[in-house]
Amino acid sequence: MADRLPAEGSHRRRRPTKQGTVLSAGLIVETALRLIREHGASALTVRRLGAALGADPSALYRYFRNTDELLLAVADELIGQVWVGWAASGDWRADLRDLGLRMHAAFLAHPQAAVLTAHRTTGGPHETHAIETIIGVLRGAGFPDPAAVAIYHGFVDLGLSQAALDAAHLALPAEAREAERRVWQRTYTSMPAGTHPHLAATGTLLRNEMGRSAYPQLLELFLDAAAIRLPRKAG
Amino acid sequence: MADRLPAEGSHRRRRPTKQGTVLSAGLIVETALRLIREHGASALTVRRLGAALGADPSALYRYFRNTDELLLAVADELIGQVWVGWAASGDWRADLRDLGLRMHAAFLAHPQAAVLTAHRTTGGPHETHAIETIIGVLRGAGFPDPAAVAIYHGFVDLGLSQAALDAAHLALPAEAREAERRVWQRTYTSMPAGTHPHLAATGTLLRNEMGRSAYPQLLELFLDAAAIRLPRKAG
DNA sequence: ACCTGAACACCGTTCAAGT
DNA sequence: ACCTGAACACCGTTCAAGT
Repeated sequence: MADRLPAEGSHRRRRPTKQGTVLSAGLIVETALRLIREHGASALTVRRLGAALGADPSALYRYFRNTDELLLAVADELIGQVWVGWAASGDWRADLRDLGLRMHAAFLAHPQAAVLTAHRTTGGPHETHAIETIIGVLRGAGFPDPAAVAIYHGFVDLGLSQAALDAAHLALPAEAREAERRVWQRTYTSMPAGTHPHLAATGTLLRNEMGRSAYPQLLELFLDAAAIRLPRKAG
Repeated sequence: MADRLPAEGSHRRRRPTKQGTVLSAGLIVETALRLIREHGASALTVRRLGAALGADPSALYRYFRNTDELLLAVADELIGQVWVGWAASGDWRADLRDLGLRMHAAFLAHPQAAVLTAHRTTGGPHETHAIETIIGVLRGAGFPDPAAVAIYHGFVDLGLSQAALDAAHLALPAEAREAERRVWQRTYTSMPAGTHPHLAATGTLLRNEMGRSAYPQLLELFLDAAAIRLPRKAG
């Protein structure tokens, strides 16, 4: 698919842009992440990215076929950040918990990019490493292959979908996020018991509950369920 | 906030547009949903919506402050579709399973709209009804209020986040979706055992597993965990 | 070989002018 | 009172022209 685009490690000589930048796929991805982080998802436009790099916007099309291909590279880079400084402990449950929370944290550190990428399959090197390692943790723990694969699916989709949900909230413009907060703080804490008895009875509890992520609770529950599928060790 | 915009049921007389349409918030929301459904999320632009309604794009700003406010109305409408034809059975577990699957189905029926709205708190009438009903099912089953509220949170966030994840995949342009399918069908089924032993061993299992949603599995597991928190009935 | 710049076909939103 | 139309400040992408 990408065969006429320069390979990642290509040592081809590149002419600097007018402003002196020597472009590369890696530099473009880094700059894209920084742009999103500093100015929000709406800042990721080819035109602004070109300006931030000191190059004409159209020069980027020599490195990525279109914005979707650039986005997949950003996605793989985000997946890569999950693994920085991680090492397996040998305890599958601790390892999965740690990886789940790291995945969530890495995506929430770049909420705007996470929203755009959490649901993508990149096929890239970091994604490949992630699958290999997680399946390895499960097989190493003694899960039979079909169970390992089913648990892998649930684990990754739970983590990614929750990361995307929480990231989407963080990525809202301040005004919209504040408006949603007010709904939980005010609207749903003052429903008349006549028409909405259950909301009236639990509004305050809801206000506290909905202010945090459901992920830690759901992850723990998932790990409990996975543990049940682990065969007892022989001998 | 929306105090200078016409109320939903306002009987104010409205002049038809040049092309004869009498605008209303409801008609605009319906048309927006249809537009997204027929031509994808990128079709939801003020300009195209205006054209579809037979009105000047700028006329819409008399009904919605901006596109975000329109989106929240679309979100509440989607939530409303979950409840069409639903009635409580009295069995909390069957009711939650049914509602979870309906939520997922309603959002997947409008994948492009779901991606844009699944993470929003609308504060609208359908959302209010949803919270009241779900909390009611849990309290009616005998869950103490703190448990009911925690379970509500996990249930709704699991359903919405999984709906958003699956919808985001369905909402991809055909070309991108096909490319991702190929990654699971080809790339990850042919990894060399030398560098990626675990992927090499489970590639075929993964190919089958990743083609379907993790949600039914996760929902069942969640309901199991919830059941454990239900106090035994006295007497 | 690679970057540039103009061009094309779009956006959301505002506001004075029309009816 | 409500809709219109022009205007403003943007988009992604292509492609012939420059170096």
